[in-house]
Amino acid sequence: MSLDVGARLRSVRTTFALSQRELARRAGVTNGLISLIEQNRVSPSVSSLTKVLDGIPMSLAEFFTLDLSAAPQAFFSSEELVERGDESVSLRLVAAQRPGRQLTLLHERYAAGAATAEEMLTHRGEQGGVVIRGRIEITVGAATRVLGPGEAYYFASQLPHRFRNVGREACEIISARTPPTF
Amino acid sequence: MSLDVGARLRSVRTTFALSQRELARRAGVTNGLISLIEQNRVSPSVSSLTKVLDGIPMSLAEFFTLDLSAAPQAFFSSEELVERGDESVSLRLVAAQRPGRQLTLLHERYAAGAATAEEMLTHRGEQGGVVIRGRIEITVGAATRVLGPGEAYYFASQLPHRFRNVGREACEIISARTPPTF
DNA sequence: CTCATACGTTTAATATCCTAGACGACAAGC
DNA sequence: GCTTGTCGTCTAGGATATTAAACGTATGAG
Repeated sequence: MSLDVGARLRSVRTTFALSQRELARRAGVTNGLISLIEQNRVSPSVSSLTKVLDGIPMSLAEFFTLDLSAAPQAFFSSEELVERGDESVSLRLVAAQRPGRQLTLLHERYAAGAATAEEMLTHRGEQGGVVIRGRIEITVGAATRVLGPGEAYYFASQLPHRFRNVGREACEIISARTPPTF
Repeated sequence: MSLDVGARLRSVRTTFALSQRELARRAGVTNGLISLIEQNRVSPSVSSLTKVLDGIPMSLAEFFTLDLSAAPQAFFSSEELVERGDESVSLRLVAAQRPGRQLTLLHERYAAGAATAEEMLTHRGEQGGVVIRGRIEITVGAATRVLGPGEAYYFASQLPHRFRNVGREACEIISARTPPTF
């Protein structure tokens, strides 16, 4: 972890769109102190750093746990979405699987007649989704059901499951799942 | 969080079966300083606390994260208020928040001109979503962007954020987030 | 242009931290 | 008893953090 408390504070402050003076006002310290800390010209006492972080607000634990290297992208246009799959089944990854990510968000598209696989899938984690267009037949364990727009599902991924588009038009689903933890 | 850095340090030091002098020797500080810190008669600078913890050894993040089991969920009230929904903003809970659930899946609908709140929201976890209809202005930290159908977002919920429908028609989003139980 | 406001930085004076060293208390060994 | 050792605590003084107020720059309004 970076010992650079100054850069860390500056990063946090600017991320929260605060000026040195505004943060100083909220924290009950002077703007000069914040300037000095951010330049690493002083090493703040825990008490003063606590006051500063209270103005954000953020705990010491969060502050020191922060991963500065991760400058995460927050917005994704259609072109930026990673696309996988073939003609029949495509998955657009909203947030690509990265270490630290706790969610995987997908925009799934099933062509007419398409299915995930012949056999049933089973893996760890949980998943859910909402149908936004078309109709899809979902089998989870012993149960099978056809869902239309606005309808949703949620189940533990270790239950054997399969998706199949039984309609005539393409089916689109927005889904989310927990990352594969092994 | 417990501001009692002194008790925290004493607890850690005794857990590692170190005397004040022995820890001071390893850390390159004086035993008197450790005594004063443990009595909360001074608030150590980050630099000296770092030196002390290096003698254990332990990182600042670990030190401040220690035994925070009593972490209250205080920050989630505003979020829960929004979740009830009114005329302008409605959230359909696809997967209700239950113990054990790892995902919360939402179908959000913002009427024209609707917004989550005046102030920015900030809480733990991560969240992402895909716009399926309309246009929405999303502010995350210092960045603001308008997203349309097919576009997406993903960010750590701790960053201050706000959603606002700046268009004329209703906007719908499928979103997922990690549970606020942390 | 001039004024006003906001930004981050710097400086002199003050408050606080930190060190070096001494203190009393307790225990073990001779 | 007297030593020898280690424990945590305390105090004076030098080192450092922090304040209050000024500085220089940039930007927008009249």
